[in-house]
Amino acid sequence: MTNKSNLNNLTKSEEDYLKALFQLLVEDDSEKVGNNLLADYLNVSPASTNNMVKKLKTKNYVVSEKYGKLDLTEQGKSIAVRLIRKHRLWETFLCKYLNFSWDEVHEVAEQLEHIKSSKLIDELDRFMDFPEKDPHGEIIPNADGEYAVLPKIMLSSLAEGEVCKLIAVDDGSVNFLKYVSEIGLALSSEIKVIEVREFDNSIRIQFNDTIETVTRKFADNVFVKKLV
Amino acid sequence: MTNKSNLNNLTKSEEDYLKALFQLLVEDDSEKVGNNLLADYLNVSPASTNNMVKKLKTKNYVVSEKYGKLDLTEQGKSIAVRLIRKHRLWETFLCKYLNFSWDEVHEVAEQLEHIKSSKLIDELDRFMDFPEKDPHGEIIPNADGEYAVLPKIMLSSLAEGEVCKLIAVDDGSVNFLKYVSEIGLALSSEIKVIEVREFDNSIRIQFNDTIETVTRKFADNVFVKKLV
DNA sequence: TTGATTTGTTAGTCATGGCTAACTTTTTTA
DNA sequence: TAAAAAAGTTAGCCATGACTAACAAATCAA
Ligand SMILES: [Mn+2]
Ligand SMILES: [Mn+2]
Ligand SMILES: [Mn+2]
Ligand SMILES: [Mn+2]
Repeated sequence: MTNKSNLNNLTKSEEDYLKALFQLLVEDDSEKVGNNLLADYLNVSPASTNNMVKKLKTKNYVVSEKYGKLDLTEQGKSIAVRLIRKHRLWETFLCKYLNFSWDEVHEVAEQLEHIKSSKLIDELDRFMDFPEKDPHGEIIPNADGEYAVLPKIMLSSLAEGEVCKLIAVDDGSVNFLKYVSEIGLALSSEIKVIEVREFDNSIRIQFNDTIETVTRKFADNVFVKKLV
Repeated sequence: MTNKSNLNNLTKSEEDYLKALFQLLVEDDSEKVGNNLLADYLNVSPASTNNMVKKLKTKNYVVSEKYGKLDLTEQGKSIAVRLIRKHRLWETFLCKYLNFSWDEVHEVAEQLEHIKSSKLIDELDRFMDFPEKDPHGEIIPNADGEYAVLPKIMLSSLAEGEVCKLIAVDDGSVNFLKYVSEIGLALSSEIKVIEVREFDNSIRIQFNDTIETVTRKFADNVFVKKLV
């Protein structure tokens, strides 16, 4: 049981690939994740991905057959979850203590998540009194590496007349997040779907006495829980 | 006045070299800093240093003549001071809020100092209410890049009978810092030099009703202000 | 089922930042 | 002042992680 995985000798790049693969596999639960999808997600060429995947396979973080789909080993998942834990804890810290808005935190957390010190992250967790969710509503994995996916559906999946609560947003785009705040939405907002327009998939929603029309693309990035 | 130096495109390595050069020039105020001294300080080969210095010269951070000594431009100094500010603010944060001891902070701060976000560091500064000194007693440069050297002398420079106050310690060695704490010394400790032994340069010191013998090497890393 | 398209792989190149070994210049010292 | 030593430089190599271009395999669609 000489668990050397604690020494964590991974480079920033290796970490980024593992986290991306995890996010595609588990969070977006794409049935099959191939080389090119991963390349796309990371904005690198398929050749770069192929190369890195080869390395991660010899290091036992990734498994796949030639020309086959990619999967993570338990070791690979564990690394990814730790990165997500760090990322979300830092985002929470930046918002709650350093006056960052939710659209500003992701970029900086992308850097901070690669800092190597388990004491740092566990103490940060303790300092904030073990927060459960990050500023975008996502669940923060705990120190034991337990990972839970928030049960959520896209706002775009609702039918006319349905009522829901905003529980999370995709944190990838600064512009999207600014947009969400600007129209007055936030975590916990109650939203009613007034109308679903078939023509362009836009939907009309009501919240806090406001009525807004949003696009399908927008609604795909807003995650909700149905009410009643 | 299109100040592009704010964009700060420097790599971690480039930053490390600039900070090291600044520390040799200004903090240790070595009269002349050459290629090999810098290489030694950074634990890299003279060839690597030569290479990097060449690059930093074309980028206008460093000046030197062929076979001559190295110096920083104003731009180079400014980068270095910002790194030192970040380093010391993070060390302070780790000590004051995250239960790190003063021997644990340096290594993590070496990583954190390279995080690129001026908002992050200025907000961290504000959050801690603009601390003036880091856990090792050194002055933290302010947001305007003003850098001040703490007026300090080495404990080893004192004569028998002299009394002083410990105001700073070298933060480079974990073992040294642990040693300092273990024998009961800390910032602000009052120390009296009881005896200076010519044979091996060891000195006998008294503080808090304790008497200890310390080596010259130890006393070189303890910085004090003479009292009375 | 076969041809087109998509997906994955390989080869070869580049930039960065390390290294060693060999060389040149400068400085020291005898 | 001339060796010797030290300091600085150069050439050539390596690993990492990007890239493009060319090719092979798998999948989709007619
Ligand atoms: Mn994020
Ligand atoms: Mn998030
Ligand atoms: Mn330090
Ligand atoms: Mn550093």
